[in-house]
Amino acid sequence: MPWNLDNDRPIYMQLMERIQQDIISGAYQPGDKLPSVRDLAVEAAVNPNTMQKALSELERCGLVYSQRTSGRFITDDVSLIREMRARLAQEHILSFLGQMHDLGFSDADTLELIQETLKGEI
Amino acid sequence: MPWNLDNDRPIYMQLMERIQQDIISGAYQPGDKLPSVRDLAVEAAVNPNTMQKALSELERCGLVYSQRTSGRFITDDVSLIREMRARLAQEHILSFLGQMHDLGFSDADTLELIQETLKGEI
DNA sequence: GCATCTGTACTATTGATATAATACAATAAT
DNA sequence: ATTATTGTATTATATCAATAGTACAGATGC
Repeated sequence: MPWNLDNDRPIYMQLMERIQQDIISGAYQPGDKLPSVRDLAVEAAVNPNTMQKALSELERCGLVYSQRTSGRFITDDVSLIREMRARLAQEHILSFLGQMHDLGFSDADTLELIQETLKGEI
Repeated sequence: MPWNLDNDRPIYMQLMERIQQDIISGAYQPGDKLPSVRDLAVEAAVNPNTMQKALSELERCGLVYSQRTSGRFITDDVSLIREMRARLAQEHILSFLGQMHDLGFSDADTLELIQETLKGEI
């Protein structure tokens, strides 16, 4: 699973979002031990410092916590994860509808376009 | 109409996208004369060089063209604008569905969530 | 005990972005 | 004709992101 980083946004943010998604989608389970900073950095083909920054940021959100010498772990707060999932989904929806609106598509237009897209992908 | 720039991505890109949207949504009509680089920079509260870079990039896409001393104009190629609108819409849809999928929502889930969101906003 | 692994901290360097301050040539406006 | 406006180009500076390299303290595994 490649990390698919692009150069348009700070890499540490993309790392954050990627790990956040893995937590929220269940790829990482609550309480799971994360690979070490160094291993994650190798896996993402990124400098350890950059990965360190991403993980520190995730710690500020409460999604992971670190134990000084034994490693980093996913939070056990299941409701935090659930709420974050719902919040992110809402943010994506509103941002998406806003973008489409900026292109001149009404909400009804947008809904129709999505349905067409999904039909064509079966 | 504030330009609503954030610090998470290069400003010149955000300027590009904003102007591109104004062209595609019809706020700027084909053949319209754009304000000067300097005026646009003032309006966006941005350095003239940054605005210049954004406009140069838009020129590479063919959305605007410049006449050395009389100013910059929106392309007259209506079909180019139309195609770009459709392309951007598709890109937004696919990217959005991808993001929702990464959060663990199926296409059906996503469609349902959007409909709920729209219901709640009437 | 000793080597290894952990997170963390620090310095230095490079490249990109944004800004500031000019400058110039060609046209438009007066 | 003169002035103002246009896009464009240049140089310099400051900041941030990313990288490289190194170091240290506290556990863990043997």
